[in-house]
Amino acid sequence: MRFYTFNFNYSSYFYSYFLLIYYFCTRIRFKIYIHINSNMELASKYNPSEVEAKWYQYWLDHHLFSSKPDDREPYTIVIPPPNVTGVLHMGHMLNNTIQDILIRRARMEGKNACWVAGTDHASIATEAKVVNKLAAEGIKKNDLTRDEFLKHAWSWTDEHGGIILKQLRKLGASCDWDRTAFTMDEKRSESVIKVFVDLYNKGLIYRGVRMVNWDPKALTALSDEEVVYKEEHGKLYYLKYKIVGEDGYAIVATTRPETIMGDTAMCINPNDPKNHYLKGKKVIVPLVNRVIPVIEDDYVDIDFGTGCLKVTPAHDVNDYMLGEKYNLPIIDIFNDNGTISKAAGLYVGMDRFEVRKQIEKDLQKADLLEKVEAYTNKVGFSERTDVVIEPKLSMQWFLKMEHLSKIALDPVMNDEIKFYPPKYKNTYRHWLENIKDWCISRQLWWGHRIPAYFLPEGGFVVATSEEEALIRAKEKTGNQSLTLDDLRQDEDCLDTWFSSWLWPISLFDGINHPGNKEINYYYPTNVLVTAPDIIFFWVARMIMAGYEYEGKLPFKDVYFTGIVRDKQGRKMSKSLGNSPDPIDLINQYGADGVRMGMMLSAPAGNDILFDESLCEQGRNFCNKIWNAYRLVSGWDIDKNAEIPEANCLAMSWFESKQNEAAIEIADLFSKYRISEALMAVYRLFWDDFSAWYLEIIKPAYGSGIDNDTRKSTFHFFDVLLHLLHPFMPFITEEIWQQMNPDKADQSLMVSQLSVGTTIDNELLSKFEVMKEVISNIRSVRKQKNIALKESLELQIIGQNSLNFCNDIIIKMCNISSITEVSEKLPGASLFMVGTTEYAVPVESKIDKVVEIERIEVELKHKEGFLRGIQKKLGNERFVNNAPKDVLALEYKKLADTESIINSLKDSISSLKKEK
RNA sequence: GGGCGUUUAGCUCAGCUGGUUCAGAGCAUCUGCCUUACAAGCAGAGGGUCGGCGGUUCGAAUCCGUCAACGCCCACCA
Repeated sequence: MRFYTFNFNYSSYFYSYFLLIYYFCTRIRFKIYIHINSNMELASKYNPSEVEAKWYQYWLDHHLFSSKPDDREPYTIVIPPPNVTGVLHMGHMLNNTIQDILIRRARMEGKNACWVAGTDHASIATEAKVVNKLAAEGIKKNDLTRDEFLKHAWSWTDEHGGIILKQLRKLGASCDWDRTAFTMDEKRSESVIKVFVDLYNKGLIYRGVRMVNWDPKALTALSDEEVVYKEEHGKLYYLKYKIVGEDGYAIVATTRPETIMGDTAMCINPNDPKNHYLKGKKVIVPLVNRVIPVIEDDYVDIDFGTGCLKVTPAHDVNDYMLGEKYNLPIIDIFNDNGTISKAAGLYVGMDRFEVRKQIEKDLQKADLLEKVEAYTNKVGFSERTDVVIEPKLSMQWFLKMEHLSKIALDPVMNDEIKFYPPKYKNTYRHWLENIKDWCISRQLWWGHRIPAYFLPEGGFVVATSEEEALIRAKEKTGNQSLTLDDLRQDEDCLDTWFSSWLWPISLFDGINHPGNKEINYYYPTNVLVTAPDIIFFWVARMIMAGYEYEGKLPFKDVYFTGIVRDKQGRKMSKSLGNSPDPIDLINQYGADGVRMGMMLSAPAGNDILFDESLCEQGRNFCNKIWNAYRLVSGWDIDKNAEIPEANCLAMSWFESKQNEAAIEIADLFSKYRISEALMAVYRLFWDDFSAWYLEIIKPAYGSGIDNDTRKSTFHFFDVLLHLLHPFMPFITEEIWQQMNPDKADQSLMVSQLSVGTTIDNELLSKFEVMKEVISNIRSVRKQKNIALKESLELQIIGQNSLNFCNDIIIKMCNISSITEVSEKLPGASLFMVGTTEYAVPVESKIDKVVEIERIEVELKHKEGFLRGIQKKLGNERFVNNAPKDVLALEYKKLADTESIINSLKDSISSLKKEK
């Protein structure tokens, strides 16, 4: 211990300041001196930053993360690949902490644990980033050739790619980095193309013009899953369509007046009496002045608006359906970027939302706008670019889903693949049962280019390579003089998820080399840990691909994590700016602390409300572990010392306690109740080990410890480190290494978790009684303000059933002696009445009247309880209907309660006698 | 509009096939303590009509019905 001294310039100003500070320091007991070194040579605060980098490097250097097929049982997890150019956010943090816990636990259970890392090329997201970056440099994507653009994209990827994987290392992720894959690397690309060709050959992939979700910013089609619907407060416009040859108007309500240029019909419900007068008529589109027919279809909702629907087949899915049914012309009034096209005739070149504002004014001017109402409806936005989706007719590639959804449904419904929590089974089923064909083509360059090659005379062939395509082309056309130059590969690339859905297979190269050693060994993987928002994008599709290409499930279990939210329940996101930087948190609390903070409130499937104070709790726990280690590591062995009785008892108690906890923890792990497992370890370490076991066995200051106690304690600590390691890998490794100087080049992370099975239940419950007694004695001390320093004499009135732990009580409560007496002797400082579970220690100087009152309250409560039991047992229907064991229990309760009541009554009379 | 889920202590959540491991845990709070491992700590204490109502049952936090609040997913009502 060292004191810091300060030199002050005693000017009056500073001096008064000093006094003030001094005053506060004393008030809040701020320690002006700090510990530099204890006599144990370890700082009293655990310092994670020093430790973490060291051990991560050690694990890497010793190749402890890497896995190869061998005789052991495999345990495989494939990482949900983060976007290659992304940075770590709280969702990753949660998700990867869970995976690391599971994989480390499996590794310590002796399994061949393999956690495969990798990144996703994230077609649309990455392309958008590259386009933005180029735009900032004044380069337009359109001015570049495909190859030039891809060059930029690759250099962007090389620059930013892998940052996130580096960040995962700070978290302690024990991925086999040698296996790190990328959805666009050679093997994965080859797999994707092979699968495309295969599905095409099976007739599951087709090309056609369909109404798709068009992203006018990214200029590409999207799948239905990439559209997010948000509530928008807009307007409902009532437009006047003049009836041809009459004076009247038909009124149409629409949210999108700008689409009138694409109107090719008006539709009413044939059963709508109020619009009967429109039957067979023609109307004039406002401003455009096009004459369109009034058609009838019961699709139209009579009660919405006026019951008249404007039909714009090019820009609405339902209108398109009507257009097909009634053979209406299709006028596409939008360019790809959402501006008005020439076909519209009006407002050409203007943005769609500008036109909406303008057309409102123009309609008003022309007196063709009946009224405008406020209206709230759901509008689809692009998940990636956040612009309003435009339904658009275009030529795209689709994957038929009927067969694939069929093979993916049953395994989940019958729990061949288990969902945690199971509530997502419903969601899953609903989606699969209503699935539509998957639009897999994207008008993007960053991705797997569709392996279709167009022929000069029309038509196309699909092949895994240009060479193969040429052969196919020659076959198909009979034209042997075709060359590669005659073939034109489709410009589109594939949806990102078309590569992700193969992930568990392609990581082990199962598509390119079916039945290879790796895929046979590692597949199916054990568990997928992912967020529920990609259940359709990814989970369902992996299951499809798993059955289609490996003939079996891709993973046995799916653990759905919650979504990380802030304290107000808002989803943590970059745009809201409410997400702490995980790396900052790690720097502040240590990786172990943050991991624990995440896990403390992360039950499966429930959203987690992240609160930084949880990391603080994690950090505090690290410190607790650290200090427990400081204690035991500082012990000197006293060779002559015998094992104290108290230690024997504590040791056999803790052994049972630890075994019991270990079994519970294993059970919780098997159910993926990871935060509960952590809590169980936490309590075992903090309450049982530190607060009870260590306090009982720790030798008095200055004295050594007997060899046996020390040995057992180190053993217990070792088991605790094993239990803790999956959650807190760094601090446990640090301590384990310090405790095992003889095990050079070894590591806790690969050492086996072995737990005993002995559980002495009788001892456990006796110990609980003892704890209660000790707690009661402390309570008396507290109530009576008797400092622990003051040694007390304890008299037991009647038989002392806690004889077996006298030593412990003496030590923990600073008791000078325990004597058994028939009635209270004068001079005792403390006595106890009753000697069973209900022992109550009473300090001699206290007010007996108060104590009697206290016991009487309890007596009353017990008597009420007794009446309840008696009433129950007096009820014939209960006695006749209740199962035997319940009945027996009830009788036991009766007997126990009666005995307690007697004991309480004795206490009262003995107190009264005393008075 | 359809479907699913949640509601238990101030906060976050356990509580399985109804019955003493049923009213729990952690955190927070309050009160003492700088007690030679740890003030990032120790010891003690106080918090709940299990969302409301009704039903089934000898017995309900637990099963059923209903209402309310919140959340999520899906859906083509302009």
